[in-house]
Amino acid sequence: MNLRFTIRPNDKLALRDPESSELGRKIVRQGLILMHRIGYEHFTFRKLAAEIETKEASIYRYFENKHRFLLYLLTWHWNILEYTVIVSLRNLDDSSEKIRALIRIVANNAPDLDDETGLDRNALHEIAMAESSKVYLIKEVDEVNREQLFKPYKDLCGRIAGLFGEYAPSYPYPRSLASTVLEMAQLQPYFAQHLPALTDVGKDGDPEKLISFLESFVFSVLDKHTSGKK
Amino acid sequence: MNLRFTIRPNDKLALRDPESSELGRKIVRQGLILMHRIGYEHFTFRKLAAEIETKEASIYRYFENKHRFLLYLLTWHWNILEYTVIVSLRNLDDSSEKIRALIRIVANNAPDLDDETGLDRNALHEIAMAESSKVYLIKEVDEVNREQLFKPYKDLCGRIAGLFGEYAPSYPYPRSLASTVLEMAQLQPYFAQHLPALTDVGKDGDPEKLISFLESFVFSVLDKHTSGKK
DNA sequence: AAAACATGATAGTTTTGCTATCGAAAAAAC
DNA sequence: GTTTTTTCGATAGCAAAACTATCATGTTTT
Repeated sequence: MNLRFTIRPNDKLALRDPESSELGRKIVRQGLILMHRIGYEHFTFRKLAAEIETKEASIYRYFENKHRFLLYLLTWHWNILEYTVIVSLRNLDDSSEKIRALIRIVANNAPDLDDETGLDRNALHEIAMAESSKVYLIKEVDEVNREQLFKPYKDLCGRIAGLFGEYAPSYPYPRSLASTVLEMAQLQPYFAQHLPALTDVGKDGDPEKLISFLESFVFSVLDKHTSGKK
Repeated sequence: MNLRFTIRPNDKLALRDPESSELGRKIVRQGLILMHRIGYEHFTFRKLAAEIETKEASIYRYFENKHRFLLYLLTWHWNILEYTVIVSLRNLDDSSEKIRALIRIVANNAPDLDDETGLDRNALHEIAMAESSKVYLIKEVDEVNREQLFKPYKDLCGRIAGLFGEYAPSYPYPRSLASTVLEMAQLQPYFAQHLPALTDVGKDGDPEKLISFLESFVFSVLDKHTSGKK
């Protein structure tokens, strides 16, 4: 079976569609790798232009600035995540199984679906881990939000909240729990790698502890609001 | 009773102690307010110098760069938080009461202790909310950590984890739970203000929902690991 | 063949981030 | 109570970042 992503980042994100030209694709693919290597703060269009042997001005024809570029990358990430969730939970009936599968996906411990994006999926995941909060922790957050640019993240969060609601309809904080799971699935491994005093999930890249941690608090809190479902 | 903070930010954080001079104090007090107003990205020493009618170079004599300056502010925040926790839990015996009190403190719903720092506590809290992750989500995180500059945050997290361990000694993820509580106590209100689709805690500044959300998942998960304690 | 568009090449602006120097004034040491 | 050190103001300057503008050239579309 050949699944194809048709979901594309919002038009407003890029000045012109990077998937429509060789240069555009190169900017995205190589830009992803460069940002992964040197980090958002050190990333500049000038450096990217030098790497892919083009000019700074050419990149500015595709993206207004590096913040939009990061948001473009994260939009891919969120779309791929949500798509993976949809496909992976398709054949599951049991709510608790669905939640378990979901947690594996957000903890980056589910097999990647085949895609033809040509994106470095590992780099994309690590960028999401280290840089994603920088797209919304800014003074301009409300304007960006008004342009609907966080919709993919909100949709993903909403879908997860929906699963929680299915499992425990009376739980009053499904969306907060969903954003907590999403954020912690990123942050706990980052802490494990760099600030191990802040976590117990282990730096050895072993995702089982992370999954166990996430499952433990998700099911504990949801089970309190189900009558003998467990 | 007149409690006095003697805890001071790490020496390495500032080039010279800002509390030792009029200018230094002005940099910190007014810098806090300016960063709160325009956000970390737009904050520059040049702008701060203009506001307090001094020169850029003079500020550089106190702080290497704005990242260190933010870290200095957050160190105050974490120290004040931990101190508040220590003082507020002093007279509590019951572990569950301690945790409840702790959650109120991190949710910014406990009365501020008197201090003589002269810092705008509200601005400090909002900076912690919106900017704190920017101090550790950087490529240089390991170097900064080696300088012990995250110690106050780690200590705070460790103390909270200790309380969880006291309540439920067999729970295997006390530190992850502590960092989750700390991070979500910041992030959920931010979402409520700017991205309400990601939360249920309500934007009306009402902290009761946040407290209820945090308590719900902390006690749910910990109670699973206590034998009939609840 | 003409019109439309994409890119390269070059240049230039403003802001940021930071360093250096020098003299005057204020504080500390003697 | 004056020397010595420290602090700060004042000015300068530089390299990089974050853009914008223009024009020519090549490449597609029509």
